[in-house]
Amino acid sequence: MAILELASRYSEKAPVRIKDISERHGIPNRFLVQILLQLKGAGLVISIRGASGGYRLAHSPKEITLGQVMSIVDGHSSQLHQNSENSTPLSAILFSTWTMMLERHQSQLHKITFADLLEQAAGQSEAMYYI
Amino acid sequence: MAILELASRYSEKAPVRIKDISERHGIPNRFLVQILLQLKGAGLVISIRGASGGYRLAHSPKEITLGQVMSIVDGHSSQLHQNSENSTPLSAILFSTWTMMLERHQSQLHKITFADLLEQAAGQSEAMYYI
DNA sequence: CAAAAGCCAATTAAAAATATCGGCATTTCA
DNA sequence: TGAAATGCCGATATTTTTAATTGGCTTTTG
Repeated sequence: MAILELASRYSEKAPVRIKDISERHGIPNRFLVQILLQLKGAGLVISIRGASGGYRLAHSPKEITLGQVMSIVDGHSSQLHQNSENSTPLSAILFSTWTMMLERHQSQLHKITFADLLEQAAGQSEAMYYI
Repeated sequence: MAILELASRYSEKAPVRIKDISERHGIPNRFLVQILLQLKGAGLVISIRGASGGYRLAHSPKEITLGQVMSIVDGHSSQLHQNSENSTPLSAILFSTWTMMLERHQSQLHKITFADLLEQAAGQSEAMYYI
């Protein structure tokens, strides 16, 4: 949500404050901080400190994908570890199949940019006028 | 794993005991019971009670997919619930996109039967001979 | 220099996944 | 016919993961 919000305000000159995002989407401020720090660590966003500081996307929404964000925020835990004991021939097959499916899913997520999502959002609100 | 094990022994006349599966794959017996009961409830396996009882697949491995099993075992928790409060236009887009991706992934899982997995396992062990 | 931001590390709480327990029910077979 | 080998059931406990909170620091602006 944070990245999507930042993407939607990519053209604004002033950085977006955490408080702003957290209030708008009902996300605890202190929780959002941690997530933004991760995203910043991965180079997806940049921060401006001090009063009138805030966050900003490091690249255009066209260059940031859902897959990127997910792998940053999910990242660590999603590398399921094959336990070398307890591994039977059958479990090995299951494991490799599962891994392949995950990779496919992730590659799909890498095809969706935040520009795509914004475009979709624009389409949605446009559709509203016809009702 | 339980279904895969049952699938691999589909042609055996005698039912497979829980204890057998749990020992072979290092799965706690009492835990496996609960899973098999769910699978039985969904009609995927049948059970034979009493001494020399056990479990058996209710259908051919060709007719059981990974998707089916996952939706039974995962089922309840995977229906992520859109919180009607805290939902902004942007979060609605994210939600619908995420749901779509999940559905795609699940439909992929529905294309993989346990017969496919067994075939793959056969291919694997065959490949071993060449080493 | 005070107010408004963001930064950081540690801890806590809540939720979900995994596992355990006690005791009952059914079937086989010696 | 009764003891052993199973599966059945509901409740509880433990572990892991995810989400949230806390305390206190640093940077920048006006």
